[in-house]
Amino acid sequence: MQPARRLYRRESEESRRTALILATQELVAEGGPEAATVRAIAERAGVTPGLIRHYFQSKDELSRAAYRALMDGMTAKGADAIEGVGAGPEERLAAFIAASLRPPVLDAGAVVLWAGYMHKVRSDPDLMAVHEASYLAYRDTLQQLIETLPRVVKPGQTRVEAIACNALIDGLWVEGSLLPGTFGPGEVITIGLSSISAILGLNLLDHTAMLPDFGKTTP
Amino acid sequence: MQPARRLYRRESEESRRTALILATQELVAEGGPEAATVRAIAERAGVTPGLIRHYFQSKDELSRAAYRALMDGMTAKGADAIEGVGAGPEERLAAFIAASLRPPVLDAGAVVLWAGYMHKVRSDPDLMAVHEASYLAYRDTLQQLIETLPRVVKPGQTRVEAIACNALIDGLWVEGSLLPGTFGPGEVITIGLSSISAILGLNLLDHTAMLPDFGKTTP
DNA sequence: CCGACTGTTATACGCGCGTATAATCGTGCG
DNA sequence: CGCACGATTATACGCGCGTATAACAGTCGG
Repeated sequence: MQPARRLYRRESEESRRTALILATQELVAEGGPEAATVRAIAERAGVTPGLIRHYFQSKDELSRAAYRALMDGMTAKGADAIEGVGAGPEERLAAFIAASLRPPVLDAGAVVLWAGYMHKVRSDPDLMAVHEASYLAYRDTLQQLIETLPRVVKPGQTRVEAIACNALIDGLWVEGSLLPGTFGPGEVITIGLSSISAILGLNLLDHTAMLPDFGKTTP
Repeated sequence: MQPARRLYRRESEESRRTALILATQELVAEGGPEAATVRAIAERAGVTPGLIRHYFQSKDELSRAAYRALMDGMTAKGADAIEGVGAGPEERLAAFIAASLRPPVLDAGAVVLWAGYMHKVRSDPDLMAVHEASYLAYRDTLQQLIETLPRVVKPGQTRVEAIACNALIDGLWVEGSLLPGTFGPGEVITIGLSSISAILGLNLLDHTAMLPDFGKTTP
């Protein structure tokens, strides 16, 4: 007697692709790149391995799509953070910074996922372009927020400041995600805001009244 | 007729172990974790695959050793940088920072290597301990350098400052290594020194006369 | 309601992986 | 000088990988 053939439902191309991409991201985040095999991805997405090749020319193409989705998602979350907030320049900048240093952006899985793709980014010009575009877009948003601040600046100053603030946020993002027990709740945000305040010569901690999950941990 | 058996020389346990560890690091740096197979490692180290199991219980143990060596090497380079420099607190701090933002520490291979081990660090308590110790050692050196600066500080202030400076250096290290074309020569060091100056409330750029490969790019 | 289209599953292939173990030979010691 | 020890090589095994392809079945227009 033959075992019953697996039942299935047809679904849209988009939902299949996103399910496969999501499964890939989850597996890389949990177990590193080598855990994201076609069989594991298919199982997580609720399909059989062969279907991956129906929607992606190769596993590598699926990997690239997953990386693109990761980067797009992270920049989108940054843009969201300054969407629903007031018009004050300091307030908007503080909200943008805080959003990058709080879950779901501040997350060990996200860091592992990002790190897992790093060598592919270096070796694949296509992914390198995605990385560079994403990095520069984030930095550019940061720079525009900085330029709206009520200050007098020298030419070229805001570019350097944006690079520094970006690096500071990146570093806090990595260490805050990897060693969460080393910092108190909200401490990473506080450190980010105070340090960037020092770099820019202002005080962002006075503009955090509206931030979620914040206030109880600030002095 | 049989092909000739490969000739070989006996070598010390230490030289074999370091050769295997170095080969592993190089391969991960060049092609990511999946490029460091036992066969590729053995070839790079000039031995046959079986020998790996003679010196390491498993490939995983070799991987752990390679990660430990990476972290030890990076902290050692930081310590070296403040070894041969003068006694001025600002000068020593500036030398320490600059050393982390210049080759061989600022290097794409090093970043890819570091990133390639990230998920193992998360899942292996032994490696997590190595990471945490290495991170805290670096941060502690930074904090001690900051505490010798001629300033009046509030209690707990230097810890927060060390965390921020560490994060800033980490972020500049990653982006400066991954996108070297985006920054001018020495610009990463300049940005690091000026930003940390702002965080600490002093001017480190006046204490960089002795730094190698520096001076021509500062304003 | 039925047939064709195609999304989906099932199965197989070859390769390279980490590992295990036996054969070999360089070398230091008596 | 020779012999025994063990560092090193050689070979093989089984598994899981990515991929290719044929068989099947859900679905939709007529």
